[in-house]
Amino acid sequence: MNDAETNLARSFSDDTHSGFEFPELDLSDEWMDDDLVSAVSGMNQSYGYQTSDVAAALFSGSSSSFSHPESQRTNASVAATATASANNQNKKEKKKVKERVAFKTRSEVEVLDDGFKWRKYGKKMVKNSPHPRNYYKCSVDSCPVKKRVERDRDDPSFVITTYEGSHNHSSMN
DNA sequence: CGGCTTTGACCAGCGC
DNA sequence: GCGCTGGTCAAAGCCG
Repeated sequence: MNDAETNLARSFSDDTHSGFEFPELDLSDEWMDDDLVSAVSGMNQSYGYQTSDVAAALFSGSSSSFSHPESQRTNASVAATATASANNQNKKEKKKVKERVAFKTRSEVEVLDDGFKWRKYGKKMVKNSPHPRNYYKCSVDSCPVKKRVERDRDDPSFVITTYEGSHNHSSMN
């Protein structure tokens, strides 16, 4: 386990789960079954998010190559995992798990500007967290990308963002 | 007036 | 089969 993974594991270890999982995101098996493409540690934080960098890197499928020079001086812990699961019916082929990317950012606000425009379509209280989870869709027509955003259960200063799918267009900046 | 958020309802999957 | 939980829909309201 590299530093990022260790960090991640520590961050997400939970009383109901042990190990490297995202208990609050219901990402357990399928998430881990697939290849853990990458765990990225380090990224700008505060409110000048450079999330677009991460997002772009991840969406382009080269998450493992994400290494921003700036990310050296970081205080945010960002972990990313991409699940490209087209066909892993080796196990039990759950649902259509597309491409999922989750990362945890230290931020006060949950709507990080990642270069895309999002339309909120739902909000839910989740069981293991006192904080609601918000659901967003990319507002670009015919773009299937969704994301959900929630705060870390025991460290509300962190925001967990999970992207699902990949954009069929470039960012709208 | 158009686009977005809000919010409750609805639905589907899963475990018991 | 039932209840719980997570995910989505859609009507209504808000805001620029």
